[in-house]
Formats: sequence, C-alpha cells, structure tokens
Amino acid sequence: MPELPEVNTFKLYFDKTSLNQKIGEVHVHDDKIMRNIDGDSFIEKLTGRTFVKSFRRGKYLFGKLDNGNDVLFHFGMTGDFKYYEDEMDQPRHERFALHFENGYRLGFDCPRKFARILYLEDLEKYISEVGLGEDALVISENDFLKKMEGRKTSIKGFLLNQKLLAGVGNLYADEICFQTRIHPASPVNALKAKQKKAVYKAMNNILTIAIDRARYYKDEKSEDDFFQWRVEGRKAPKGKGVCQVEKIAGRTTYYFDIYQKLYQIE
DNA sequence: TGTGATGTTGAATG
DNA sequence: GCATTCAACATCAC
Repeated sequence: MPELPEVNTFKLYFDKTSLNQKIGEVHVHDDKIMRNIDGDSFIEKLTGRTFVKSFRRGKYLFGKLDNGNDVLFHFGMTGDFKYYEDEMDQPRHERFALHFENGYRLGFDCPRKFARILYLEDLEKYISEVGLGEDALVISENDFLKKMEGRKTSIKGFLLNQKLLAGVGNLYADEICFQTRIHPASPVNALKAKQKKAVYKAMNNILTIAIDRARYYKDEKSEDDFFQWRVEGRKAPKGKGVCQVEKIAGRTTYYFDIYQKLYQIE
C-alpha cells in the first residue's frame, strides 16, 4: 500500500502504539522479509528492548531502540502494522509480532513478502550505502531542480527513482503528472524551468494533502480524492483527451492524451 | 486459468 | 563507469 503519505501514517500509528513500551517477547513466523538478520537473531536483538523514537525518510521507517540501534521497516507493496491484544485479531499474513509487556502486540502483516526488515547498528551508514535520496517533502526546490539537471529519463522515471528523491511511488507519480498536465513519458531535460517548478510544487501539495487525508485505500472514495481519474477510457477534464494506460518507466501508468502534454527535445 | 498489483534490486543492455 | 530497463521476488483477487 505504501507510498510516502501512507508510510507517514504507519509512523504515526507506530509512535502512538509502540514507543516506550518494553518488548517482552518477539515471535517470528517467517523471516523471509528479514534481509540482514535471521529470525532467531532478530528475537535475540529485540527481546527486552524498547523503541524510543522513529524516523521516516521516503518510504523507509526506522524505529530507534534504547540501545541506539535501529530497526528498518520497509513495507514493500503489502506491508502493514497491526496493534492488537486478542490473539483472534492476528492478521492472516503476520510475519512477526512484538509482544509488549502491556499485553498488546505489534504485528507486521505482509502477504506478498516484498517488505524488508533490517537490523541496523549504523543508520546513517545504511542510508548512504543504499544511496537513499532526500525525502520528497524535505528536499528544497533548488536541490530538486539540481537533481533534474541533464536527466534524460522520463519525468515519471525521475519521480520514481528513490535515489534521487525518496517517497513518491507509482500512484502519486501519476497524480503529479496529471495535475501539472505533463505527459509522464516527457524527458526531464525537455521540460522548461516553469514545468519543473510546477512539478515540485504539485508534488509537495499532493503529498501534504494526502498526509492530511491519510485514508485513500481504506475509506469510501469521494470525487476530489486522488487517483479516481485513473480509469482507462475516461474523458479528460474539458474533454481534452482520453485516459490511456501504458507502461512507462516499467510501471503501469495512466494519463490523458492531449490534456497532458508530451514535451520533447527539439 | 491468466494477469496484474501502492516496491526494490541486481543483472543485462546501450 | 553511468543511465536505464527488465525480470524476479510471493500471494491474492478479479
């Protein structure tokens, strides 16, 4: 589920439920998603510990332990937290659960196992090793424009590249292109300064609003929600074009032809 | 039954 | 070396 706004919601949930609570037991049902540690070591490392704070960058959520180490939660496509007391509430695809001493548990649910959990002794080192870009809501306009310089890749590919910019995923990238009326396949270096700035502004605006709503995949949908226009064949605003579906930057992409202009290198 | 899904990565390609 | 693309990962729902 998660792109930046959703991971932000996970962070709020994690902070509210799981900070400053001693972990009495750790149960690992499947350690496939643990990338640099096996299930037994994970249990050993976390038992008796307490999370003291958390930090989000892009789609990555880091939980800081009272020994100074961090646990990285990356949710992949289907990762989710569930905090519960009754065993009956255990999610179907829970991969591990932290049992706090207050009787509640934080379960990590993940059907597709694309999530990844890492135990980190040096968070900064990890971030620099993977080359994770600046958070999409933290990066300045200047730095954003600098990242764009000379880039031939599509605007969609640019927005999705977590090394350049962390947090934008497939749906929000489409939404940003839609709102700026830029065809997602437009090469970045074909955009003029005005469009580049518009992309930055739309990105900030959309992510901020999404964080406020924090509910796109749960609650009932309404007309002004994002992504509702992503329906093949739907007519564009003002009748200028039709919604197309195409693979761009390796991901299924929706856009309105005509309405969203394809910029090209002259 | 086949296909694709909110993500990342490592191999392959140019 | 760099930029970019693509298959692979695992499971479920339509």
